Amino acid sequence: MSAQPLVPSEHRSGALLDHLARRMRLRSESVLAPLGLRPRHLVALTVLRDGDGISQQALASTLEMDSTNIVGLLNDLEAKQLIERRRSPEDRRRHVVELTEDGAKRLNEAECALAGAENEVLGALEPADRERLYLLLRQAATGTTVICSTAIHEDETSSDTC
Amino acid sequence: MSAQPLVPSEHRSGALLDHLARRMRLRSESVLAPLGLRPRHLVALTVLRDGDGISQQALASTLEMDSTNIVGLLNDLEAKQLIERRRSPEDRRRHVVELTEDGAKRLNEAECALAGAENEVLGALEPADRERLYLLLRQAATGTTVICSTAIHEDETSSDTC
DNA sequence: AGGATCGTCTGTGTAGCACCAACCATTTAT
DNA sequence: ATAAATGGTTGGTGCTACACAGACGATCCT
Repeated sequence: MSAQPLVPSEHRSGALLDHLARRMRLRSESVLAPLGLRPRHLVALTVLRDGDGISQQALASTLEMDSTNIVGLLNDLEAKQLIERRRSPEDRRRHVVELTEDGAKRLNEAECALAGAENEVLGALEPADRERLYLLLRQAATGTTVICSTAIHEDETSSDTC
Repeated sequence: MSAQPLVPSEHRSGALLDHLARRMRLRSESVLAPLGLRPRHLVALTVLRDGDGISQQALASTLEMDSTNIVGLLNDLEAKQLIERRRSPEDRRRHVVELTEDGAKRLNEAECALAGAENEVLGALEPADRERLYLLLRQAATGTTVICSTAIHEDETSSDTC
């Protein structure tokens, strides 16, 4: 076995993403349980926070989930009053999904609660790198560059008992 | 531990990680199918490439999977001759798992094949940012800092593959 | 009026995975 | 030497997430 990597590996993030997401999800489950949330609820809420007031169809496509399964997901969230469905004025077939205040608050609480989990999973990264990672992930997820000032502004409003 | 960050940034990456991993996995499945692989196989192979010659138990703990399920996973991989199980000389109960040459090759092929999927999911990031993301993810996953010179070296030579 | 679309409900099937129990080979402790 | 612990394997059970399909009401667009 000659140790001669003449063909070095491609730098694909897929598997790493998968791996880290799994590790994070495993921890998240137990942390989120007391809040009555599951990891996928959090994903939905996060998406809703970024693009508020979107149709269920749009949500389904962002989440890349079957729309029939979105229904159940939103039912959960609505039962807990974390989101609201209201009919669109333009097209009354459509439901516009919005984060309620409770929803935003709960999301924030959840994120705070996840600090420990993130520490475990992202322990090898120093705070600055974690923030860098966050910004990259967010940009990839939303397709928009996050301007620093915006991020700082968001910081103020969300300063809870973290 | 009561260390409170001066800037209470609840920039939690968990949900984003989850979301992007899912999007990537959905695309990966179809791309990987012709190669006889599934996303989780790729995760295992990736881990194996980094820490070669580890016991199944160690693998189970890195992957954070139940060791009974690792068996099946490795059976798949071994049947395709992408990995080898050989008994450890020090402790003959142990199986040392190693990537075969075929395995390394296949992993590389798979990563090349995933270029398209990654383009779709990480489209909002320019190449330099993708590399940055990769390095951060890798550091988080392996716990080791990837030295830049190494990364750059790998970069040059890897362009001939894809 | 007729057809398409959005959301809802119900049901079916499959995959990933945790968990349990039993078992063999081997190592370590008594 | 015997007992106990450990690494791996096999088989089974059950849960959850999810895709997919069919049917329905409401609404929009011709």
